[in-house]
Amino acid sequence: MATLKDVAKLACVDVSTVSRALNNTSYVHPDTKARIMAAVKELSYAPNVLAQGLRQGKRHTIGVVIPRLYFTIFAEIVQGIEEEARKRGYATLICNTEDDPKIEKENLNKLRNGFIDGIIIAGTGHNNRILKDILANGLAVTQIIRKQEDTMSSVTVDYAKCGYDAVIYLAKKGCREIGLINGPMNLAPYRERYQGYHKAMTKLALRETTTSIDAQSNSLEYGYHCTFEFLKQNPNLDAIIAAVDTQGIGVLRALKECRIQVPEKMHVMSLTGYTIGSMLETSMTALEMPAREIGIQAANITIEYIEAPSEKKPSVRHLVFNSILAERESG
Amino acid sequence: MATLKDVAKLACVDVSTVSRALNNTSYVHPDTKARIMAAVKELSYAPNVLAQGLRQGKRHTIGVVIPRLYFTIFAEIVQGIEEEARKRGYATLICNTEDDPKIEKENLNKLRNGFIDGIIIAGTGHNNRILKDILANGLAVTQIIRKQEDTMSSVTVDYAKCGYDAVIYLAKKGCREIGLINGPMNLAPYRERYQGYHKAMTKLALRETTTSIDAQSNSLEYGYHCTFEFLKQNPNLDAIIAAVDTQGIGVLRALKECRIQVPEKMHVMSLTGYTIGSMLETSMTALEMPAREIGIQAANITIEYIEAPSEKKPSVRHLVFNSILAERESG
DNA sequence: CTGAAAGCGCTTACAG
DNA sequence: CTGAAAGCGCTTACAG
Repeated sequence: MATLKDVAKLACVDVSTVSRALNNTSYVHPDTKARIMAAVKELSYAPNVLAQGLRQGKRHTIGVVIPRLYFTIFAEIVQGIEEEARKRGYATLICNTEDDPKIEKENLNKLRNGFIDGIIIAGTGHNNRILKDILANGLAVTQIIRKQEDTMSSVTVDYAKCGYDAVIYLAKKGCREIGLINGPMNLAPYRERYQGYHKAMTKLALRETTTSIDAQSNSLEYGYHCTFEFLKQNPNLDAIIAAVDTQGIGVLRALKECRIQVPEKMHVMSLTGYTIGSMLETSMTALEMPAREIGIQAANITIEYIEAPSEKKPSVRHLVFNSILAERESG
Repeated sequence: MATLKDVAKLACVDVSTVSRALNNTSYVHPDTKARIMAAVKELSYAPNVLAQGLRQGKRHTIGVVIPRLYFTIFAEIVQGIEEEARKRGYATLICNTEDDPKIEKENLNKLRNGFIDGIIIAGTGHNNRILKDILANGLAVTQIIRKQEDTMSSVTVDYAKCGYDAVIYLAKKGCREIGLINGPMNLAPYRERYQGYHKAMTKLALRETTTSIDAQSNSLEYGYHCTFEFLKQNPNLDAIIAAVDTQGIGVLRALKECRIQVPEKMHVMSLTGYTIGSMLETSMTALEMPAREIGIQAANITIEYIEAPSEKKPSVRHLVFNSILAERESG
């Protein structure tokens, strides 16, 4: 790999001049510049980002810390982050935590030391102290999907509204016994979905049906098992709301095995729609979140913070998106 | 952030001694070491990886270049890579190319300059010259899923066998008119699947049914549209093989809309099973590939290459996994 | 067993 | 308009 020095030698100038020419950081004589560019081309020189980063105290890299990619909305959000980050000259470093606070802590500690300028995280909530410390050290921290702390910027969705709207929608369809398959209540998205559900059910004076199976909740299997649990618990159930599509797919499978017709005997809807919803054998009614857009905005907020001079960093911002109802066959 | 210098000052030794103590690179007096460790702890010092990388010419980072994460088997493969890389002290940098050779080229050129020690790639095939150049420059390059070049290590699946086995399996079930929904033939996985399909169809003296719709092939929609195309083309069709699960889900949807019963009137199977296969309303028979394992092995091969001394780099290796038949309702 | 010095590849005041 | 020098935070021969 050619270095600045090699280019300088070939162009018969000092390395500092090459640096200036390449970064347009001060006027360089056109002839000199041409010579330099020719040398750059001949040696196919490209700057060493490590050296640049070390020198400038910036690495043009964002760390993305999420529970997992496989079969989650995070895969789509990450693509949005990636896309926007690349446009603005940033690389993206992805870490899966499997929602394990220990793995998350490890990742955070590794990232914070010189790897990155900022972090975008959907966290477990167990490492907020570290995150605040990272922020205090001058790095950018943006929360996505899960807002754990008011003191750090976030991009989320109005989950309570999702839960509320879903109940109202189903009630209008004539449903009276509406179950909610949810997830860990210590995570805002689940807690708030329940709050919305609870509010609507109370308003309509309906009886709640919820589960408390303890398991990896964002999964096909969880939706599947909860359905059987529900049917035992409340034989009159006429609607199931799943927090995420993955669960909803499991629900549809379980209902099929029980020969319960959707939507005739049971309405099903998801509060986190993916593209897959429209392609299922029974296409799924869902509140769809603008996942790619969430990623793009998170990248934007993060990069703006990074690039602001340290004396006037932008203040904390909380962006909240709304989901959009996609009415389909299941509900 | 504390630096080596800060630690050295606090412990009253030279920075070089601190470095040696921390890296166990030569004997340091126990007392000195204790003092150093105390200082490290007090300042919560952690090394700056950029400086380490610059100095050592290593960055303990692997670049992963893939078409996309969302709803593809790559999300699971990447988790395998991530997992293994983290275990061995490597970070992972993920780049989506959307199968666009231009984006791929951009990513490759960015990555090669100091960002990474090695690349794991499922490439478009249009930037093989760059890849070979990267390899020639001493970096590790490992191909996954798509083997484009014999001269670079690879981890793949025996796709031809998948295509062949699927046909034999369906023929045994009594199918005679078997269609194949595939993808771009310039990519090995699709080309070889077709070869296997072709071989089996020829052997059984059956008529081939294939599509040539030009579109983003690895998608729900592609499977959906191809199904309608197939039914027009060959009304006697009694089986559809989809190259990937995503397509297969689209197939099931299309068949449902046409009121064609699966598997009674039409067998459906996928050559790239995901976990979702078992949870569909009509669960899908599939050849499932060990995605996580593929990721782990790719990371292994890459890291071994990186860590080998430059005079004896391991020779090119081609790992080929076999898929496993999961028999379900659809076929 | 430990210190002083050089250097990885850059950028950026400081001169002129 | 351009060069010489310092320095980012480390590691590693070279002495002693």
